This record gives sequence, structure tokens and C-alpha cells, in this order.
Amino acid sequence: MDEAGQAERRDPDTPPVRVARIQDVARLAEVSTATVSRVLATPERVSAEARARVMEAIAKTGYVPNPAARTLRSQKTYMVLVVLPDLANTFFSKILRGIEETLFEAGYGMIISDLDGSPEKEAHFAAFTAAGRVDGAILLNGHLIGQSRDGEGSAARIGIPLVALCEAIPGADIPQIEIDNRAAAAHMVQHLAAQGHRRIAYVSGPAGNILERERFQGFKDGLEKIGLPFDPELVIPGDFTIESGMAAGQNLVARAVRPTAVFCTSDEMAIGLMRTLLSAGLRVPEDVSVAGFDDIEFAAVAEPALTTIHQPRRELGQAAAAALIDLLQGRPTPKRIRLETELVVRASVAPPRTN
Amino acid sequence: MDEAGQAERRDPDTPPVRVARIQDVARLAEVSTATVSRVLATPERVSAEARARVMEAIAKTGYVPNPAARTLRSQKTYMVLVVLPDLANTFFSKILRGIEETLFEAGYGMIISDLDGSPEKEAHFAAFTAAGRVDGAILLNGHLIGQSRDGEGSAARIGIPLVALCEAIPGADIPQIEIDNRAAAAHMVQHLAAQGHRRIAYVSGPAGNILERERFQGFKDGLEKIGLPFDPELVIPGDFTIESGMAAGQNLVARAVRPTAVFCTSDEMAIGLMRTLLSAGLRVPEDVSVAGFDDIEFAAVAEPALTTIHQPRRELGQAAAAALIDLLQGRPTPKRIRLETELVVRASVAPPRTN
DNA sequence: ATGAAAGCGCTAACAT
DNA sequence: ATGTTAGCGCTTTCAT
Repeated sequence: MDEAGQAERRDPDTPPVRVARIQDVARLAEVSTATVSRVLATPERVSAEARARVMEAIAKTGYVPNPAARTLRSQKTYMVLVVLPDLANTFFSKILRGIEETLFEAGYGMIISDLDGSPEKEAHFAAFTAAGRVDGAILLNGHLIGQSRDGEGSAARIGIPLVALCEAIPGADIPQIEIDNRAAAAHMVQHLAAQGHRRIAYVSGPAGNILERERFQGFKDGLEKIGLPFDPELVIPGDFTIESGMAAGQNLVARAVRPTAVFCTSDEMAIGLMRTLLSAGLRVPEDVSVAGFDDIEFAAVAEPALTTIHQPRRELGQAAAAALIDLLQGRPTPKRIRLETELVVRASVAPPRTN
Repeated sequence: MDEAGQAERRDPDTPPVRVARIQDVARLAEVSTATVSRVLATPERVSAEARARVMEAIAKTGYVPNPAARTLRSQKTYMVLVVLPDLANTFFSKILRGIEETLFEAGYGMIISDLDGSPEKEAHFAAFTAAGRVDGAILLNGHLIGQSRDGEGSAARIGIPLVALCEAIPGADIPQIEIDNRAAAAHMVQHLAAQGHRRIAYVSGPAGNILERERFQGFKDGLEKIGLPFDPELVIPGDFTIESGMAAGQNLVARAVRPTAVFCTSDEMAIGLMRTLLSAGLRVPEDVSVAGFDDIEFAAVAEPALTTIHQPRRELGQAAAAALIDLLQGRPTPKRIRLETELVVRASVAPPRTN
């Protein structure tokens, strides 16, 4: 402790700095602790006079209620757990910010759990919630805590309010905040087709992922709408990461017959893919058009600037937090909230060369 | 509550599901609560026999200690606050992950506070720490909680261990984990000069920021070492964001006489700047070389790929968390930890055209 | 409108 | 090695 000078100085001359407790405030204001508590929780049930005295005493003592004691007594933590698959993923940061903002305004704190693909961590956080450290949780990982991805398993019936964000959890009876992934993907395919593309490749997300499934459906919907056959050869596996986008690019470069457009189901993959294409001497969009999904900050400044689907990330976070707060405070919440996406047309998609 | 099906079902037939408390375990194992507590905290001080009975009872009841009660009694929260200026900034996400990993392994949880430039939030989190919700804090924002940026003000002497990460806090007697910003910046200048550049512009970070000050010093050091005069005309203001990089690009484009190389003190600015240059018809690195700082994920896949200074972000996070844990557990900690950076040479820097 | 008092569930000091 | 017991600081009946 001494090493970093954080040790409390037990200077023999100055008395140890004891933090003010509710008793101290009560004594100073000449009321009972119950009244102090009421001033904080239900001021309208205290006389103006007593309230003023208490407020003054609070200010004078710098009293801050002890949250552990409060939680122990009231069984409320004013903390929310946010479960996400990968904290390092750019896509989540703005969502987190939206969540944090809204929670903060409502007086809630945010505890983050980065699952990082580790079942061990998952178990830990299941126990965590079970232990009552949080009042509720926002799940960005596509399944209930303690439940396997496919919905099997004894989804530990932790009795706290939950909200699913982005990755819908099929069958879970909780509010789900998301976008219409399927329609958005179909929309993109139609846009590519409208530019004249007929050979459109699809770089997928991780197998089994609900976003992937929905976007893939949308991809096929789009093909169907424009009367194009679905060709499995044109599906390239990915997992939403830059690296997998680069690998998909290698796949493309190696082909004798290439698609004229590539729809990547994340911007990170699209940017990685373009990197590989460019490095191999192919031009985007002259030789190959590339489209993404998400509209992360770097999409607009990529070279070429990326045509993509805009997701209102901050608003998604805000909506999820708001829904959870509603739940926590006993207000009704819609089961499903769908936010609008938008096709953002930039330079990475152009009509195919006609040769 | 009912709306989302999270209401606890008070089915008249089944008794209300009461969570097991330490008493329940003690009764089942036929020991006192103290023994149960000891089994969890100091198993070696309990007979193997009693320990076995307690463990069994814990397993049978699914007992999880109530953290609020534990905290109230022991004055330990096993929670750490991470204060950062901007959660949405890509630079922080990998650092956060490093922090989270290390905290998790040591049994600590992480509460995130996104300051978002709001003094109100800052005050809130000062109260937060004062209220004893966390055992310690990692500060990424360059100043003590409740203290103004320049070190003035009554830096609320919250009595919890603190660690400064990335942005050093001058004068604060706490462990500081950082890189050598000054040396790294000088190194980059020397690299640019070695390529033949003589007119090197500098796109700055936000005024007053400690990273900015150090890198700027390093920039000037570098110029001096290679015998180049410092020209204030070649300093372009920025604030580490993509947007400010784009603005700096406009500044450059508008000039009659341009530098042959631009050193941006963040990759985000470098990428934004390249975007603007490219859009204006300038080529990178043929017309202008561009260098960044940080080596975020997108640096390697930018077009052209960005020459930059690599910061070991994950390791920085891990080191800060480890230092804080040392402090929390009464172990000595070095006052300053400096992690190594590395110059990463990619395509965005090349010798200037000789015309 | 206010106060007295009983715990919330746990840990740690003390006793055995 | 184990048990007894006194709180940690607060909220919330129940009285008045």
C-alpha cells in the first residue's frame, strides 16, 4: 500500500477520517435515521422544515449512502450487467455508449462482461447474476445466460429482468431490440442488382449466429426478388472479423471466375477483403464491387469509401437500456423493438465493367 | 413486469423459491455459519471432514454468497472502476479487454465510466467511488477523479487505490502505466527523415492533453536530432478523432506549398486525413506520406496500409489491472511501468518525389 | 409527520 | 478447529 501512497495516513494528530453515515446526518439534523432515509427516498413525505435541516446536514457532512447497506436491505443494486461476446469489436463500442448514457441518466451503473468465447466466464457471470449483484442484464451475445446457443440446456432461470440486444434470442420471452437484418440484407442485394450485378458473392458471419442466419435469408430473398439463382459457390465463410474478410479476399483472388460484387455481412470483413483485393492488384469497385454491413466509423473513410447498411448503434443501445429500465421499474415494455436501418451508398459499389 | 414475463411466478402450489443463505448451508452441514464462511475464505483452517460436509451442502443448496452482505461487513467490493474519456474510441476497446481479463482472473468485476466530456458524470463517479462501490480505479482520462485536468482543484481525496493508464497524471503519487510517447514520436520523425523527408507536418492531439504534449516534444526532439528547424506553420491542430484528421486533410489540400510527410498523432486522424487527401486527388504516399500513432486494427488494412507506432494495448490494460490488484492486495507496485512501442513500417510512407 | 427497532446476510473478534 | 455473537449501514414496518 505504502508503495503508491494510497495508504490512509493515520496521522496521530488528525483523527481518522470517518465517512459520514446516516446516523451522523440524523444527529446533526436532530431527526431520526428514518427521516433521513425518507428525505432521500420520498421527500414529499417529510415536512419541509425537517427536509431542509436534513439536506443541510447532508451537505455539511458530505454524506453519501452506503450502497452495500442499501442493497442488503432493499435488495436493489442499481447495477445492470451487459453481456457481450467481444469487447474489442468496434461494432459494440458505440452501442455500449448508448447503453451507458441511458443507464446513467436513470441512476444505474453498468457492469461489463466480455464473454470472449469462454464458457468459464459465462458460468461465472451466471453465478454473478444469481448472487444478486445486478438488477437486470442486457444480452448482446444471442443467448440466455447459462444457456447454450441453440436454446437447449437448462437456461439457468435467474430471476432478473433481461433484454436481448442486436442478436435476438428465439423463444426467450424477453424484450428484443434489433434491426430487420433480413430486410436490410435483401435491400443491399437489390441495390447491387440495380447497379447491374448478376454474380454476387456473399461473405457470411459465423455459422449458427442468428444475425448470420437472418442476413443470409435476406441475401437469398434479394436474389429471388430479382430473379437470380442462388449459387452456393458464391458463399464464402467468414466470422465478422477483419481477418476473416482478408481470408475471404484470398479466396476470391484465387478464383478463375470472380463475382462482380461481394456482399460482406460486416464492415470489418468488407474492409479486410478490400485490403486483400487491392494488394492483389484488383481494383474496387472497377474490378469488384464490395458492400458491407453496420456502417462503423471506418466505413466512411475507407478507400474506397464503403457502401453499407447503417445501423443506429447508439440508439440501439439507448433503446435496450430504456426497455430494461422500464422492466426494472415495473412498467410495461414492448416485446420487440425494431430500429430502422438505411442503405448508405458510397464509392465501393459501382456498375460492373461490361466486357 | 408481466409484460415481459419476468415476474416471479408466485404459483400458489410451489413454495416461493428462496435463495439459500449461509444459515441454510450451515444447518444442512451441521456446522456454524462461521465455519461455512471459513470454508469459503480460508479452507485450510477447517478440518477436511467439516469442509467436505460444507461443500456438499453448498452444492446441494446452490448457495452463492450475497455480495452486498459480504461487502457491508468486509468493506470490500471486489469491483474496480475504469474511468475513460470516450468509450466509443477504438483505441480503448482492446485496452479494456486487457483490463477485464486480468481483473476477471483475480476475481474482480469491472464497472465502466464513460466520462464523455461531462463534468456532471465526473462528479457522479467521484461520489460513486466515495460511496465505496469499488475497491479501486483505473484512470485513463489523465486526471484524478474530481480534479481538473491541469492538476488544480481539490482533487477529492477519495481514499481508494488508483492507477493511471496511458495518460500519465503528473504529480499524482500513483502507479502510472504508459509508453514512452516522446521517444516514440521522435523515432517516427527520424524514420520519416531517413526516407528523405524534410518538410514534415504534425497533426496534433487536443491542446493540453498530456499525450499530445509528450508527442509534440518528441516531434521536436526528432527534428532537432536530424538538424531540421521547427516550423509552426507545419503544426495542424487535431483532437485524435477521424473527423479532426479529415479537417487537417482539408487544411493540407488548401495549401500552395505542402509538406512531403504528415505525422498524425493518432491512427484515426491519419486514416481520416488520408481519406481527404485521396478524395482531393492526391496520392499517398506518392504525393504525401502519412504516418499514424497507436496501430489500431484498421491501420494494417487501410489503403494505403498505415505506417505507425504500435502500442501494446492489451498488455497496457493487463499491466494496469495487475498493478491495481497488487495495490488492493497490499503488495508493492512500481511507480511507473513503461511498455515498449514499435515502429511499424507499412505503405503509407515512402521517399518524397524528387522534383 | 416522525421515531423506535428489527433485521437484510455476512464476517471477524472472541471464546472455547 | 469450531461456535457465539456483535455489528457493517441502511430501509421499512409498526407505533405514535
